[in-house]
Amino acid sequence: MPKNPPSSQSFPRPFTAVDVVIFTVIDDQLHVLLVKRPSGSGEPYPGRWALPGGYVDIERDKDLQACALHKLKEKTGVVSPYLEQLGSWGSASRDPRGWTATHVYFAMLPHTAVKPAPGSQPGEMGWFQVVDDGVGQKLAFDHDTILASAIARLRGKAEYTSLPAYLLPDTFTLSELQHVFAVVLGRPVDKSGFRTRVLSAGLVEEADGVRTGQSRPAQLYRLKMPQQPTFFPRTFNPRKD
Amino acid sequence: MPKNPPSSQSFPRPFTAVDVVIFTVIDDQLHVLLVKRPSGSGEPYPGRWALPGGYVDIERDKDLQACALHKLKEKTGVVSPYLEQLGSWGSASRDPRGWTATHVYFAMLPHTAVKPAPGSQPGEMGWFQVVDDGVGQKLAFDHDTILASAIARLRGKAEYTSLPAYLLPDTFTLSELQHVFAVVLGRPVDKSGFRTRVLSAGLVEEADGVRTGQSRPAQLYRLKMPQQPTFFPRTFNPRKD
DNA sequence: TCAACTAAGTTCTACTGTGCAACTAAGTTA
DNA sequence: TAACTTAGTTGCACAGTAGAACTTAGTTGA
Repeated sequence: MPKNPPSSQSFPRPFTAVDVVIFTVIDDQLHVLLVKRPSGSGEPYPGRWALPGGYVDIERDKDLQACALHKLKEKTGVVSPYLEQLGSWGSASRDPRGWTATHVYFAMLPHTAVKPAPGSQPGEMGWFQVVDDGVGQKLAFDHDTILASAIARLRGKAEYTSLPAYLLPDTFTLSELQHVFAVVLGRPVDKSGFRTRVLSAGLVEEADGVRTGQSRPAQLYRLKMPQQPTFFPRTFNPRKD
Repeated sequence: MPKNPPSSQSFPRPFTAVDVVIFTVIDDQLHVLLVKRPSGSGEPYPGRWALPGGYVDIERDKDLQACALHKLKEKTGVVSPYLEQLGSWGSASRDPRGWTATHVYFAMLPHTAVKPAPGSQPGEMGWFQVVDDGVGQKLAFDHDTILASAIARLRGKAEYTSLPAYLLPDTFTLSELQHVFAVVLGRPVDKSGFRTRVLSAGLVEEADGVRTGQSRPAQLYRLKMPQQPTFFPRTFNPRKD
């Protein structure tokens, strides 16, 4: 640790940034929000897609989470999403402008909650389908690595927590919940086992009303404790491959 | 995100630090390594105990993990421990010297691997027993919160991963492995269930030799994949409370 | 009007990994 | 050599899930 001459701390400091990996489900597929890098001179990775984020503003942002929430609201209009820390990436080489550390957050939204950002150009921002461990193209900075890490975290936690539930609106049917797990996991989920798993864990409670459609109406439910995900006592464990 | 005038980036930057929560087991109890804050003028929290860490040195540290490893080696002499990111804490108020973000790592060591740091005064550094969610005293900065988070992570992951295994030396008996789980979890662990859990997960392989003592010799084992913890298909689920 | 269709929700059986208790095995100690 | 101690095994119970088949409750179309 560099010794600090009293009251100075004048040694060089890295840049501090915050990025947000924002997941949603569109047309039964997992998607992630990306923004296009500006193409001004001196800008790194001009025109490339990147995770939404930017430098911490020490005047505006009182802490890292506030900074992440600000960026999320700026891009999606969403004010109270599910948000957790993913990790941080910092090195001398990841940004040509200098030693930079970014604090990465991880958000999950129902697509219905997203309002297109006012004053932003179409084409500057977009939802990209998640395929395997990325979006099928190289991103700016080390954002491929970060995105892959976020996808792995989401899929991993879907095996033993209720995390994918945050991709749904406030009320939903158990079939919809089952379906969003299947979308995240990339494989079918058994109906009967899933229902007892969810109900006996106390994850949800009945909401008023039913979802009507082409067949038997389905009971609506809501999360009993929306603040934090529920842990199941076992992972999924399908017999066949 | 503050607009960067091309080639300048002259806006104020937060401080960037790295701290390390280092766990070990001493005398059948979980311990954490703390260092005493210096008492020079201008130093925050003089004389208080804190997590080992310090500012990132952009000349010396090529990335965050290298910085964490450097601090770990500096304090313990250990060069290849189990190390994972815990999270990051950053705000305007957590350090009186200014807006600071710290990247916190989480290390686990066998106590036998620790060499007292050369050139450090005794009393400047110490192993503190973990009781409940801390060490029984207030620490510098927000290090109480960080430590509590690290303890929760360790105990939580001990329920469904092999994480506590990193508190043991390279070879160990299954009884020693069971015991270190019991120490971390703070409750007894069943022998038979634990053995089948560990063996059928392929966590360990037989090593040469046995541990002899006052009774029947015990087979030595080593981790089959020391690089990363193993996930078990279920959490522990003892019947009685 | 009602048979066909569809998706919701239930029931039954099997199976896996674990908890628990009792047991056997292999060494040391008095 | 009997008593003691800890390693390691065995047998049974049990909870939570997987899978398939079933019932229920609505819509749709001839």
